[in-house]
Amino acid sequence: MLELAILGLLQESPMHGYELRKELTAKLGAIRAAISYGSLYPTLRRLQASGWITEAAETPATAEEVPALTSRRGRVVYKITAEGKERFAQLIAQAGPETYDDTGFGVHFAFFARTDQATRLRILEGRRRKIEERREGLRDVLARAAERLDAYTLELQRHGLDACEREVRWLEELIANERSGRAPTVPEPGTAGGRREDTSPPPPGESRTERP
Amino acid sequence: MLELAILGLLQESPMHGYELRKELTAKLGAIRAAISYGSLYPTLRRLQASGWITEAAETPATAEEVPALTSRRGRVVYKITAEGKERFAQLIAQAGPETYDDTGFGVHFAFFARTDQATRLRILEGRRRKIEERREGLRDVLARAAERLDAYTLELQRHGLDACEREVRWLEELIANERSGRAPTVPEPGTAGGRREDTSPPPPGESRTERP
DNA sequence: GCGGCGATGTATCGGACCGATACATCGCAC
DNA sequence: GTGCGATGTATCGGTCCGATACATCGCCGC
Repeated sequence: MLELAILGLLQESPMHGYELRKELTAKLGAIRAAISYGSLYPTLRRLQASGWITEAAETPATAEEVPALTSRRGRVVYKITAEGKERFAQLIAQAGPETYDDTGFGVHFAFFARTDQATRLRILEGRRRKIEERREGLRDVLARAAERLDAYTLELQRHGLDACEREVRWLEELIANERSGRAPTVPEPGTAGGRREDTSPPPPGESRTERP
Repeated sequence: MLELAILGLLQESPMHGYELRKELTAKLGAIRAAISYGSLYPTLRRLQASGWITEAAETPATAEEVPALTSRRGRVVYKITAEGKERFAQLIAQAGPETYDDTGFGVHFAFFARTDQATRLRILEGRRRKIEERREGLRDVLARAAERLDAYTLELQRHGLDACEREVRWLEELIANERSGRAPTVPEPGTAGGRREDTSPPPPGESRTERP
């Protein structure tokens, strides 16, 4: 999952580790707390070894002013390669079981702007199915094993069930929008009256396909 | 976390691995999908090595009927020890940072019936604080970096923000109930009208202590 | 009666990711 | 001029997961 997220972000622009982590946190903040360096750096190394990314030279110009006072270990900027872009496209399109768990779905969703509509639909429906299963499991427990469980455990189940129902409804909306070819859940008509931008492309971006 | 959950469950009754997993899944179904055997068995081994649990003899009576046809590798029943109970009490009472992440909080909450009120309150408030921080982070991104992000990413943030707000409200309710000495979100109006507040367990039954 | 097959049951292995930790540099406030 | 928080790279041990392997039990169809 980290691999996918990194390739996705580097596709937007080259970055060094620290920056990558910040962007990752901003983009996936709704999903996971913050990526750990203990995952990030080894993954970068792995990606580099596989040839999906390369180290880019830091200091584009105006460098050389302080050439080699200390050994200068500073920032290492990573850049995606052509193979990396291919890899990203492949990862984003293929959906395994891990695509539908909380983290996997979140990462895929975060890059929906770079995903074709058929895949988006497939992923949304797969996720819905998975959440529906979880929901049924919780309902079963609440219906059949309620007397075995204490009030706190039951409350936890209820809260979880509620979250499932809510997410299914959210997904339904997204699926409906997707089928009608509109952007996700039109922001709001009322808020911030002077909202220019009228949701520029029906589905966002997506003109990004191979224009080198 | 697994350690805590296992000790908690074995406190209710001895179990073998498979059963443990099922109970774990029922109790924590709202939190995590299903515990993996790849975590469960090594953890059991670790707990046993530490002396918190022991293997109990299977086949309480009426055994011996089929003594040793095959080498009989069947079920291994685990049982909590006195030290294990102490360990559980210690783990349940002390709250580190991991107590407030999704999984940690869920496990602690699932055993609130075995947790004293002061600790319950402390954990609920710690969790609320953490979710409030996540919420603020999401609001910041939505307010300050909205134009940098595509419509799907924004939708993800909105959904996450909504979930945060909802959970904070849920926690507020639980905290209020806790302070007033009532059980969580009154289960049913029909059950147990006369509620003795100050007596040890205002919450649920919990008469399950030591009945061999 | 017997053959398959799904549920029950124990177990290991490689890999992903986390949390703690270490260490070095930069800018700036005091 | 110095401390200190932000920036920045990196490793290590540990937890947990997913895939896999394998053995037994009960029951159903034939």
